[in-house]
Amino acid sequence: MTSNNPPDHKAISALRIERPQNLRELVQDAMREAILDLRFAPGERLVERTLCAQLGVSRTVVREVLRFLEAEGLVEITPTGPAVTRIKPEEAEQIYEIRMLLEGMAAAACAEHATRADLKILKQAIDDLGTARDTGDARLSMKATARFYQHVFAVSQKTVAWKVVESLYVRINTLRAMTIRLSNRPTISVGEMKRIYAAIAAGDPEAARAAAVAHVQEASAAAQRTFAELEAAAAEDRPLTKENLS
Amino acid sequence: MTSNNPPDHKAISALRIERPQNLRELVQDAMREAILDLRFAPGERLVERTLCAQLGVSRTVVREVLRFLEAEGLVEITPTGPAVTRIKPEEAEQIYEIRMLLEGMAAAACAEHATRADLKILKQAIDDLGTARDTGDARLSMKATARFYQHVFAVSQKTVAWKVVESLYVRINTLRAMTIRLSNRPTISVGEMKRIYAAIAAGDPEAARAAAVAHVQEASAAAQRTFAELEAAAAEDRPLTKENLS
DNA sequence: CATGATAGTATGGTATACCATAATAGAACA
DNA sequence: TGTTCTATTATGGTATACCATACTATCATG
Repeated sequence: MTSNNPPDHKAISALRIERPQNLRELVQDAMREAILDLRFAPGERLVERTLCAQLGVSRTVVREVLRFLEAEGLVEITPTGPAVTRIKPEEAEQIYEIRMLLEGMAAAACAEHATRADLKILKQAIDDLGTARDTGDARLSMKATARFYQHVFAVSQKTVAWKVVESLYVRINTLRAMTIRLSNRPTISVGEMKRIYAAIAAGDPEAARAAAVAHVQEASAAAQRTFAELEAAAAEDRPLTKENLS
Repeated sequence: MTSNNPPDHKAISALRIERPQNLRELVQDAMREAILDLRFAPGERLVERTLCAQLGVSRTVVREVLRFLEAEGLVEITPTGPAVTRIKPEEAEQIYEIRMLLEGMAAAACAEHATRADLKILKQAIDDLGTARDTGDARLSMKATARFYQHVFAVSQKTVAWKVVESLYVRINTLRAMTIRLSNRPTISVGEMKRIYAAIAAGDPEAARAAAVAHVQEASAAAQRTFAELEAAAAEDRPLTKENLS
């Protein structure tokens, strides 16, 4: 019963063992999430030994993670040590500008290439976004949005651009979280996302691009409003910190 | 002789002490340069203890640097450990596509905002590029080019986009270095760079954008040729490694 | 009260030790 | 000769120790 056929590569892939995440990976995920959730405020010092105690790991792991987050732009090294990056208005504006270019490009390409199966996945993400919006669940809104865009970039085969956009997202996500805290105002417009989806479904690249750009423009305007509110608060001598954000 | 004037902030800034680079920073620079110079080939395993011996530092420093380079995309973690990232043709294509958008945008904005002093700096970089080209010095060519672009992005106040483009550059720089090795063919066209400069100097944003895009398109075509040559070499069962690249 | 000196503590930078797992080499066996 | 087993070495993951410097609190002095 010996067979001369080469091994079935699909069968071998199905047997592939998923390696458990090591401590470094776990801490990386935890730290990124904590920063995005504003559990560490922008500008807050990240003291290694304190993080060790909070996370229950050694300084080695903490330091390696800080290096990674530093390269990602979530953490900056100040003269007194690592701190959560503080995003400036000019930087945020630039980030939205780049997103307009890249998301517009991806939406247009997606409109050209999406299959029925793709549209189904995109629709599901939009529906999930609507549900999350109705229940006021900001975290789920963000996840549904990310899922939508991740798929748009995947369909249009622009994985590198997605990596770039994703890294820009994490840098402005603290700003979005602050917007929500300040105003209890959602930062994701379901209507705009629906317009992007509709243009993609209609196979209209230019409409998809325009809808994606308009959506980012609106997000940019919301961010400017947040900065204005932050400045007003600072001028009243009550800067917003981690404590008074909750 | 006591003065009631507040301290002169400019004078204080002039006294600011420049901190010496720590080991980690030094190793980071050294490793990045070594990767870009093809002293480590794409795909080559980066064994920590070997790097420690070569660099004369402890594993702590090496590991932290690897984390940073990993986040930058220069290093990937394989199941057997860290290795220099191997760039695929589809990725390179996407990188050039993003560069077209971002460099086009920056060139157009630079054409709108450049002062006489800016043009002088840009011209100097172009002249230096010409000199480096004439003397066949590829490293100086790359440096002059980087200086040109860094200033274009600075004038157009797109520092975030420059950070993105810079990180994309380091990922394709190994490809450029390979192109030079394979063909002794320069990858930077002085003529194209001059056209970008001329359009900026003429204050013509659309011409600047078009010239910048054309330049990236030419670089992309050169990269595809390099990949074709790498594939041909592999098909002849003589894959290009660090040894036979020199 | 302001300033300077001193001691103690906190913190980042770096090296080293320990451990688990993977990889390799060599020996034994069919 | 090919396969299996065992011992050894290599390697990454993680913790801990040590050191230099920065920061803070306290005390002494003018």
